[in-house]
Amino acid sequence: MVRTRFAPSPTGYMHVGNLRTALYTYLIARQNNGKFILRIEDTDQERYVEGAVDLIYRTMKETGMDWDEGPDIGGDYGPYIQSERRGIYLDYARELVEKGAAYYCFCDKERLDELKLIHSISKVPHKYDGHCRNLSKEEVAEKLAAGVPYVIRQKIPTEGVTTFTDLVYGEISVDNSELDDQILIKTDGLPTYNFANVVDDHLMKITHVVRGKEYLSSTPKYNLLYEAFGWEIPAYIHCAPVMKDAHNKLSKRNGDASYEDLIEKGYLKDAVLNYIALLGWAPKSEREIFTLEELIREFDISGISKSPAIFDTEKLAWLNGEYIKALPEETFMEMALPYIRQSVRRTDIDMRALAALLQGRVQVLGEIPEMVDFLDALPAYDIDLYTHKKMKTNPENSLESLKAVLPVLENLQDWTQEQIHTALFELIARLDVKNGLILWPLRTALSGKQFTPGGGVELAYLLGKEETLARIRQGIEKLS
RNA sequence: GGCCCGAUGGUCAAGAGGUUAAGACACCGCCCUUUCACGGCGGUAUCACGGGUUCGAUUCCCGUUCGGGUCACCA
Repeated sequence: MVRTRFAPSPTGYMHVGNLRTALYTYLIARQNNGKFILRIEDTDQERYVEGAVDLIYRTMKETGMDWDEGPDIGGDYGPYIQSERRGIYLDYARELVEKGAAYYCFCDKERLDELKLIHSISKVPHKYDGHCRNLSKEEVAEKLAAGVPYVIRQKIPTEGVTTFTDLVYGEISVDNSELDDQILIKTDGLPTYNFANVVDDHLMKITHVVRGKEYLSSTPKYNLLYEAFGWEIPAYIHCAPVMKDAHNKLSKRNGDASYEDLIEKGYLKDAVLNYIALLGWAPKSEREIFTLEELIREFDISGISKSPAIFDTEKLAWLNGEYIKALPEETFMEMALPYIRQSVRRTDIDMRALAALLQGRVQVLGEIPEMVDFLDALPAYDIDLYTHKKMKTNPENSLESLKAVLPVLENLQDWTQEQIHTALFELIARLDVKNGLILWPLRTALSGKQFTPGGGVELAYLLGKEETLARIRQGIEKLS
């Protein structure tokens, strides 16, 4: 039975890299009919952020990554919040001491700092010097009885090589002499992440550990722990980071977009998830658009990339546009409405027609207010806008066109798109000119913009007869 | 600095000892068109460098360079 876990620290927000790790972890569990577990790693009280746990729940639920065991729903291997497990680690650490794979260390902070200083001055890699490594049982008992503060350290073999296999990076070997006697239990009696992680993963029967590549170099130490306990080592899947550019990781600290930020900007959750899946993983086929269900089927660990991937907003935007186009009209209208309202106060506009125009050309919902603001009020514009080489228009012939259009529209009874279209094309036929010569100036006069969500006919319809005529008159005045 | 990992177009990336080195985004051009967009068609552009191994390496090996990670009583 495959069991995977997503184990975030509640330190604030869901950044994109985190979300991707969660996704891959989720996918691996689901495609193997395994279990997906959510565990909160809050052993560091210093960094705990209020509300962060809720944010994790909310994001996971919103994106559809449901978990089978977790703090809120329980499970057979709880508790699922590390701070609630505080009682269990010390015994395991003592077991390791018994087995000779760990030891009590009574070195105080001063001595350690001094050691670190010496190492840094002499440019030697910093490692604990093993001062307490070989204390006798009696010495240890004495200090313990005297209440001297202590930590428990892992006793790394002085010789040999530790080798393990990562499903992404392959076989990796490290000399044990490179490894530090890391602290397992802190002075406060709580485990370090390094220790809690190993114990919890084992107790929760985790079979596949998916995590960031930054843990790759501490993995040998974990494996030594597993071996000392006689526990089975899980499969490892280390993921290269998501980057902002060639040198910097994507992070909130740099002001980079988090999941919530992207949603707020008007990206669809499915599109974000889909894009993130593609960042650092390549499907077998050439398809790129997948629902979560489809990702479960298509995902394959062998497609995970070894090198970091730069987050590309342009491609996300494109993908988002594809998702928007695929939306049912009704759904899109509901989504678009709040954005339209941000800049359009008028209530007499045919929102259905407007939404239909928008759906085909919006990539990110956040673009909408700026696209439609002209409906409320004609922006100030330069008459250069009337010049278009392909349409062969210029301010002079535009003036003529608008003058010709005005009476035609004034006499129009039914203000429907069909009627407007018919009337204008009759005019075009009567004058024997190119469509653009009439329609380009019209669109410009109606919008004052270079780009609009529709052509002259659509805009006239949306604006209504009165406003349309008023804007044409304004255009005529401006060009005269 | 020690150790670990990585390197295919601007970006995401497939690929394999012999290929015209896929595809997508972006970019450019053309077509369509009532602008932009959409759609259709086409195009520019990539194997970091140097040595090997081999009949043949972008692919395998070794170095170099560059990049990333790690070296906490943080996770």
